[in-house]
This record gives sequence, C-alpha cells and structure tokens, in this order.
Amino acid sequence: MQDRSADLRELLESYMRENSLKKTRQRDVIFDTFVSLEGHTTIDGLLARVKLVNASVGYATVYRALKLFVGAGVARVQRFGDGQALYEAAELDEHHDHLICNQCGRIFEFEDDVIEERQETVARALGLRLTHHRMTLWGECMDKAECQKHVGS
Amino acid sequence: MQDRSADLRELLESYMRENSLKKTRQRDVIFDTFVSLEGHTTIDGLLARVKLVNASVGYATVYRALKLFVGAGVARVQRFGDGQALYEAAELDEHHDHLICNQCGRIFEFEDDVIEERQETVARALGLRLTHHRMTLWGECMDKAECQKHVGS
DNA sequence: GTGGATGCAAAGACTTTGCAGCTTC
DNA sequence: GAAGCTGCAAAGTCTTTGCATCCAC
Repeated sequence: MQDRSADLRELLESYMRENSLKKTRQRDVIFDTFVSLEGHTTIDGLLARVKLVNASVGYATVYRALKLFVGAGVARVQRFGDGQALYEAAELDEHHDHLICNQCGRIFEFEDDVIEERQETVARALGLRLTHHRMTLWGECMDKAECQKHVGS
Repeated sequence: MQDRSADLRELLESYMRENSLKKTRQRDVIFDTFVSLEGHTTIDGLLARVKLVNASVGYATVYRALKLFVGAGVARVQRFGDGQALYEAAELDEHHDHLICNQCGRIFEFEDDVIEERQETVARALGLRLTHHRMTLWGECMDKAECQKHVGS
C-alpha cells in the first residue's frame, strides 16, 4: 500500500511537472486523503475527510483536484447509477471490475483474466484496438444474514 | 423486428394492467417512436421524434414514459460518460454489451457467451447470484479512414 | 512578478416534481 | 366520478465555471 501510494504520487507529480501545474497545500491534503481511502468515494465524502485536516478547503478545489487526478491517471470515475460520481484511486498495472449487491449495496471488486482476454478478442473482431473497459455486475448476496448487516451502510 | 416490438408492447401492457396504469395517446406515440429507433436515444432525441407526430407532447411526459418503460422492463438506461442518459429498447431474451470508439464515438453492440458464463462464475465465487450486468469497452477503430467518416455523428 | 490555484457564489446541464386541468376506465 | 395522466414551470441534484484574491515558482 505504501508502494502504491508512492507510485501514484510519482505519477501525479510527473504529470504536474509536464504541464507546469503547481503543488499546493490543498492538493497535497486532497491527494493524501484520497489515496488513503479504500474503495470508492464521492466528492462530498472526500471533502468531509479533507476538512478534518484543513477546514478551509472548498468543494470546487476538491472537484478540480479530482479532475486533475483523473487526467493524470491517478484516479478513475464511475457512475454506477444515479447520483454522484464515485472516484477511486487508479490501479497502476492490474485492473479490477465491480460486483454490486442490489440489496445491501456492497461493492465487491474482482479481476478475471479470462474475461479480459476475451474482451480483447471481441474488440479486435469488431475492428477496434481496446483501450479500456468498464464492467459492473449486479446480484444478490446468497448469504442473506450477512447481506442484511450491510444494508444502507 | 415486428415480433420484437409486439413482444415489448405485450410486456408493457401487461405491466400496465397489473399496476392499473392508463393507456394514453401520448404513451402510445412515445412507445411506438421509441421502439422504432435503432440503438440509443436521449430523452431530447426521442422527444424531437415524438413531436413530429404530436407536437404538444412535453418533455416531462417523455421522461415519465421512459421511466415507466424501464420499470416495465421494456427499456434500459445507460450513462456512458457525462451528459444525458441514453435509453434503448430492452432485449427480451438475449443481451448485448457495448464497444465505443474513443475517436468517432460509434457504439458497436456485441454479445459473448464466454464472458457471460464467466461472469456467473465470478459472481458465484464471491457469494452472489447474478441478476444483470453492464459491460462497456472503449477502443479505437483500426480502420482510420472509416473512423474519420463518423466523427461527431 | 506572473501564471496558476483557491473559495465563493453563481451558472449550467439534466433530472425530477408540484399542480391545475384534462383523460381514461 | 375517481384514479391516473399531461404540460408547464419550478425545484432539485450535481457538476462546472467566472472572478477577485492568493500563493507557488
């Protein structure tokens, strides 16, 4: 984890250098907070955490920082359904997809080489070279008791 | 195609009967227009087509009709990126996913049994029974000339 | 110093809803 | 008739931006 966040920081900094963007106190806090979070976060959620460290940071700054992170390849956005976009730290080499329980809303992550490979094949058959993909599965926990525990969390 | 739209209509009507919803001129036009469209449409796009038949139909009515269609299982929504939601007629038995060209924006549809099966397996391994999924691939047309023709269309 | 960054508040882009009047069943 | 619709316009949600001020380089 230490390595991963260091790699992400390196990636971000080189991107910022290339584009002559500036390192600021706010961006530091936002970055640190962002990578320290597991899984997905909304802008609001991230802002709340950031404000614990620096209460004067505004929504727009977080918004713009996240946009920067996405541009730098440090973060990824998703819109699973309605409502706010969800951001998560990028994976530098591997990649994962999501499986969401309709009832409890838990988001499981997984990766599957068979599917990845097959996607390449399919794309090529249609005449495209694949750049990236998004796959989300929805289902219902088979362990109802466990599921119930997580409802609304 | 004739069969398909008849099936969708049947599905919608039985849903409406069960929920004691009413058949109206507007809903008829919206439904007919919707199923006659190939691929994806936005609410605005659909409304424009609907207005050709009945100019007095309002945005809200189309919006509510589409919501109804989705509830009835006749339509599906997607949000590929930013902007408006895209609606498409549901497939009654088979299912397809999307492959989008980053440059020209064309949306290709495909289905792949190997992937579908594998998804079931993955979900089960994580303790969930799969209900549905969304998969979108992005890539670049290998035929650049052809791609160029479709840019911005 | 200068160009980029920040915070605020305001504007956008879409989606959703309240309501009075109009239609179906 | 009563329960549902429709259209309009207004209100929400979230996202994005204009601008004066501030700060990193």
